[in-house]
Amino acid sequence: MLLATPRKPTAERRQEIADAALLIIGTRGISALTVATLAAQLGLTGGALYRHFPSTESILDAVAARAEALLDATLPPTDLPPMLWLERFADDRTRTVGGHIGLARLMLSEQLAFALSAEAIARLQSVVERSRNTIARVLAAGQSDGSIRNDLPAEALAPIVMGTVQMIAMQRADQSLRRVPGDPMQLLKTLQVLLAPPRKTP
Amino acid sequence: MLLATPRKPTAERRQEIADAALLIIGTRGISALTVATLAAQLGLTGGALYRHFPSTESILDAVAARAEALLDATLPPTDLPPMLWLERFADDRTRTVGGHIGLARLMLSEQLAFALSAEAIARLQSVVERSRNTIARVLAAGQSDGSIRNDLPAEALAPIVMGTVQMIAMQRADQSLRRVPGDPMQLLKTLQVLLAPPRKTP
DNA sequence: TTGACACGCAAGTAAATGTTCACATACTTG
DNA sequence: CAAGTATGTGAACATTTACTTGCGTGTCAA
Repeated sequence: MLLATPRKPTAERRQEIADAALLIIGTRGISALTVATLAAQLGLTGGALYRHFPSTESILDAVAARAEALLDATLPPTDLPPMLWLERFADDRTRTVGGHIGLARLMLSEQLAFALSAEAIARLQSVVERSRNTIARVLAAGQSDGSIRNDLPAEALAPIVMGTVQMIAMQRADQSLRRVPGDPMQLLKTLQVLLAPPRKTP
Repeated sequence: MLLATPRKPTAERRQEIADAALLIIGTRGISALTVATLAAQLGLTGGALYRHFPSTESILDAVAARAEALLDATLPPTDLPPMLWLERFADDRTRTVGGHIGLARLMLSEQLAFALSAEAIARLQSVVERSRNTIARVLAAGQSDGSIRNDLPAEALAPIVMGTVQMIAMQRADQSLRRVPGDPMQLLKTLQVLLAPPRKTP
């Protein structure tokens, strides 16, 4: 018979599979992620997946690794000026999460052990921690050089930054799939004003 | 035979079933919500559920309605002073969401159609919208009476409030199930300082 | 006392899931 | 160009799991 399916080397396929899994998790939920749906998403049959992964659990591990890589890539170099760092981070991260809603769902699943293996959970937890710590460090640096208000501890500001970034990401995700409420980056501008050192009342 | 199971009227059982379903969604994910697990959670058998609901889909509808009721109950009377309103709202909502992690998961699922019926999705969407609108209205009121900074539009501040509240809720949920990072309400204090009118630099 | 109601128990039906395997085809390497 | 290796198909599989129904039994209220 004639194979209409393009064949690809394992290295490439593994990545494709992880991305497809992330897409399914994002659009249909993690409970919809099965051998059948995943294969269909890729235009393959179920058996083909076992050429690249030994089991479905290992696929989920690969998904977690992919998520980790995607999210870590949104942490700009820390030698940037703090305000600019925040701007770049917010833009990169919200763009990434907004484009892969599965990431948001995985980050939430991380809160509790689900279908994910201990290894996968550890991966996702480490990303969150790393993000929060980096943000706090950058905020502290900004407080030192005077670009960020210093009347509040950096550790207290960090979660607010994360919460806002998550909101922007949601808005982005909504925007690319639904109604369009407004400009996501306006939220960032607002956050920047809030973080700026207080100025004399006009 | 002797029935060890306490019998309860349908009205009461329906509520219990919805709460149990919410608990399962929170602790084990929506994919773990089945007739078997739900009945076991209640100390009943699967068939008993059909005395109170015609199908599993209708149970999910009831869950959505319950979630709506729980969340709406966290909106304080709007005639309170704005800053106090925010405080009460943050406390109530984070306590509620922190205690029913299923709520957080439902709110996220709401972003996309899952196992939920169109009716259930509409319910959850309306709660989110109502919350955001109420927050914006309260913020605007605070800007009018001078208790909240007016150098930023209320519509821009509202999502930041929501994001922070969500962060506090997560922290609360984590706290009641895991390690304890810090005091959740410190985040609220921080937010209040950010929202306060800018004061003269010391 | 009687009827409606809540539940247990057991079974049936149906579907879906992860996995394997023999076979076919493409790609690569010598 | 020949041969071996890698990738994919298709069909099964064994198992699990799900939702739903019916009948008997005990309880509670009228």
